[in-house]
Amino acid sequence: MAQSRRQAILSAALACFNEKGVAQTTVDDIRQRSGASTGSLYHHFRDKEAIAATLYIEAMADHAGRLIEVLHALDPDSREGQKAAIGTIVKTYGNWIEKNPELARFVFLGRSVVSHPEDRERLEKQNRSHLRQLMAFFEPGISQGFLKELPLSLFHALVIGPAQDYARQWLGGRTEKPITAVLPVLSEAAWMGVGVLQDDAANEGGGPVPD
Amino acid sequence: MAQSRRQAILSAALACFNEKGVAQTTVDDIRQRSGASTGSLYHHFRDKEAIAATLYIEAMADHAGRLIEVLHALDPDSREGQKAAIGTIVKTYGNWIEKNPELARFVFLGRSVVSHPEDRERLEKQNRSHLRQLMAFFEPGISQGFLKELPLSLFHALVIGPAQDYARQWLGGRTEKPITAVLPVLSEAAWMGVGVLQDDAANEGGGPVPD
Amino acid sequence: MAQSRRQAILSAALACFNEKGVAQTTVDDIRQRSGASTGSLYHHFRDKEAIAATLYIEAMADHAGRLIEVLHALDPDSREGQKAAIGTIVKTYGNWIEKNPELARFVFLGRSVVSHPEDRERLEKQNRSHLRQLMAFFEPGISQGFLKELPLSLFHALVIGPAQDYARQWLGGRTEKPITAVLPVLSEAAWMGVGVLQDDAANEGGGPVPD
Amino acid sequence: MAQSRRQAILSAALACFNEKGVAQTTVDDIRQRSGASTGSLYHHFRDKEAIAATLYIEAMADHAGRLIEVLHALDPDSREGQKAAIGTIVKTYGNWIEKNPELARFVFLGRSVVSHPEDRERLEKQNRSHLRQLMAFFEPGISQGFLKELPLSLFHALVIGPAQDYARQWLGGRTEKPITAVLPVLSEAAWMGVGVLQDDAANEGGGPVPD
DNA sequence: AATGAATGAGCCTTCATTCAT
DNA sequence: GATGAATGAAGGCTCATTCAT
Repeated sequence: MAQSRRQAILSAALACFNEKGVAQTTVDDIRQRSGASTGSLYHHFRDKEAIAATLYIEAMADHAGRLIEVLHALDPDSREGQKAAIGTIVKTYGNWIEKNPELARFVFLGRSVVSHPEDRERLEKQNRSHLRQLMAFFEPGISQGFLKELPLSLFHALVIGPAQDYARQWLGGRTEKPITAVLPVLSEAAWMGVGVLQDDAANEGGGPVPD
Repeated sequence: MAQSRRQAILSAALACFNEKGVAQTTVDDIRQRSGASTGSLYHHFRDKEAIAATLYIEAMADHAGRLIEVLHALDPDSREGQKAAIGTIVKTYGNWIEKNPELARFVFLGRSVVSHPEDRERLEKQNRSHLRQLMAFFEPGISQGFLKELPLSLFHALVIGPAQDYARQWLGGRTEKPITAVLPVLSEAAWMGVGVLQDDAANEGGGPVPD
Repeated sequence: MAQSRRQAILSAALACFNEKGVAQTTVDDIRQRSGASTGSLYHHFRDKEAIAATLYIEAMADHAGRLIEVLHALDPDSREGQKAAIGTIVKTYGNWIEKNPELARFVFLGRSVVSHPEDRERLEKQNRSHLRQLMAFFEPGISQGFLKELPLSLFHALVIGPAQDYARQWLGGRTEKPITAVLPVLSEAAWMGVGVLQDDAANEGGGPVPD
Repeated sequence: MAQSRRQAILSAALACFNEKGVAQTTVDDIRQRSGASTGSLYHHFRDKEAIAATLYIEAMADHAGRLIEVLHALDPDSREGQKAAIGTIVKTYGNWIEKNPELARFVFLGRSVVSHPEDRERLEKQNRSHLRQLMAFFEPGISQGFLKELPLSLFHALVIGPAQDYARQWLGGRTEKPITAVLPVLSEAAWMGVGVLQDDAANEGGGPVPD
């Protein structure tokens, strides 16, 4: 039952953090909401910040794991595979957020919740590993001329930027239309941003993006 | 000199907020850095949150004002004017951030710093006003078929999304190339996302985006 | 093996107490250092204080036992026996400390670690018993004029005081020369303080001490 | 009034520390007894430990100051001056304790209350200064043969040891006779321990100490 | 005898805010 | 407008102890 107790703490903390912010959430808030005792809370987590860091790191890992998993089904050596991969990034991102809105909202509060060296280390290691796998997939696409050769940061901005902004709006209640409803548009925009269009590019513009 | 004291407080607070986060910044931090006394601080601002709200609202107003100002030079009734306006939004955004990195960093911490009803009211009124002016500019573009007819949130995501993501990376030190260096790409992507391409779209792809 | 576990706890506690002080030592410190589990710790001792009290009482008993044992070899009815006894007190004291520095250091932390009524009772009974035996030895010395007739507290101060002070300094690292090296001087001083000198002793004993 | 507030805190803390021990005294105990607010308490002192350190250091300074002051009236170059100085050390010590029993009791709790680097530094500097002045006084006594040439630690033990032990007993309620009543005996013992006796001093100084 | 997760009372400290000058 | 000492509510965290296994 230790695991469920730990989960209860994480869930309670997530709800509190999203309601009041990490700093404004007291350990007592989490304690009451989770039903755990103060001592139990500190038995499972180093301190309040460690709970936030755990939520952040596990959320990132969950999303990244999902993405890598889906990418495995695609062929990195074909134009179609590369284009599908770009779409997959956007869609996996959007789907994950729509399925985990609370976690997504929390992640958008900022990575500054991970400030303890130990946690930072873990997060960065995880990020590096994830990034390495992504880059391994797209390298063939670049060398074969399917993708523009762009700085990583710009590539990221063009692919994820629109979806991220939309997600922020949706999570903030500033739009009602779910992300999934706009994923085709966001995916297409991502491809337009980073893909190298073929000769008769006209075909591309309206081309379907495989889901 | 009261004004300069007020400014000193705002500057000190901005630096502190960016270094440690709003919640982690104590009034005493601001007091020490600004050189003001506790009493003086409370003479100029209602409380700590009011300082943050002031920074946020004034930053937003400054950026929005700049944007509206530049848009005034463009013709809302021509394709070129509409395209230039999209580019202008992106560029004004990027330029403002590069010129006001501290303020931008702070704004990215989140609008949740504005929670006092009085401040919220002021911010929302300001936002509505800004939005109204922007929409007034783009309505002709939509009705004349220069721009896709998109939900506002999606329009926002496609135009600002990439630039915002890039800016976050730049402010976070995750890329060294300044935003201004990638503005042409970001502008073009924005236009590809929301503009209606002409028949021979091929011309568009590499077409110059007026600065 | 229960006994060794008990000993392990006592040793670990002694080390912790000397390093951080009794109050600053947590039960967890002792648990970790001893390798015992929390439960086991509470199986062997009533509480943390009982561990400290046990160490204190057993240390006192060990020293007192040694002293009584050595005194048994001396003749209480001769001047030589009395003088040797005074020296023996000082030397047994010094030797014990040099052989049990950790225990000695702990005892010097103060008898206030024994505050539980049950422990206090045990300690006082033990002390009374010890004192009774000592006094039985020295009574003949006083009545036969070998020793000055002094209040017990003053007698104690003159005999043990110098050695105790030297021991504190040595245990505190404030002197390197071992106690055993200065025991002759300390013993002689003790005898000068409490013994009645022969011959022209009159000049010495009652000499005026300028104020 | 700031000074009296500070004094009130010190007095209250002293009483609490002696009643329950430093570790067992809560900040709230001191707050209630002193009448200060929590904030005021932390305005005047870094933390609870700083209060204890202040008491300790100021007590030591007070006693040392008194001693140095009295020594100034003596002649370091005569036998009488040296002998009087030894007596003065013992008597100043005893008088100070009898006049400041609470402070003395507290100091006997141990110097471990001074553990913060900043405080330690201050204490050690003060101790060094005090020691230097004392040694300056006794150097002539040693070089002119009025005092035995002893290691400093042994000198200290012989002079202060008996008085310290007596003081501990008196403060602990284990003897009723005030220290001042036994100061002549203690002073004489100190002189017997460290002074070089005249006349047939040869017999005394190098006399064998039976083991 | 041993284990170690769970408990929860309590403490130290911080910090936003007030107010007399 | 400015000052900074004083206030005290509130929160994060520790740690002795219990108890079911």
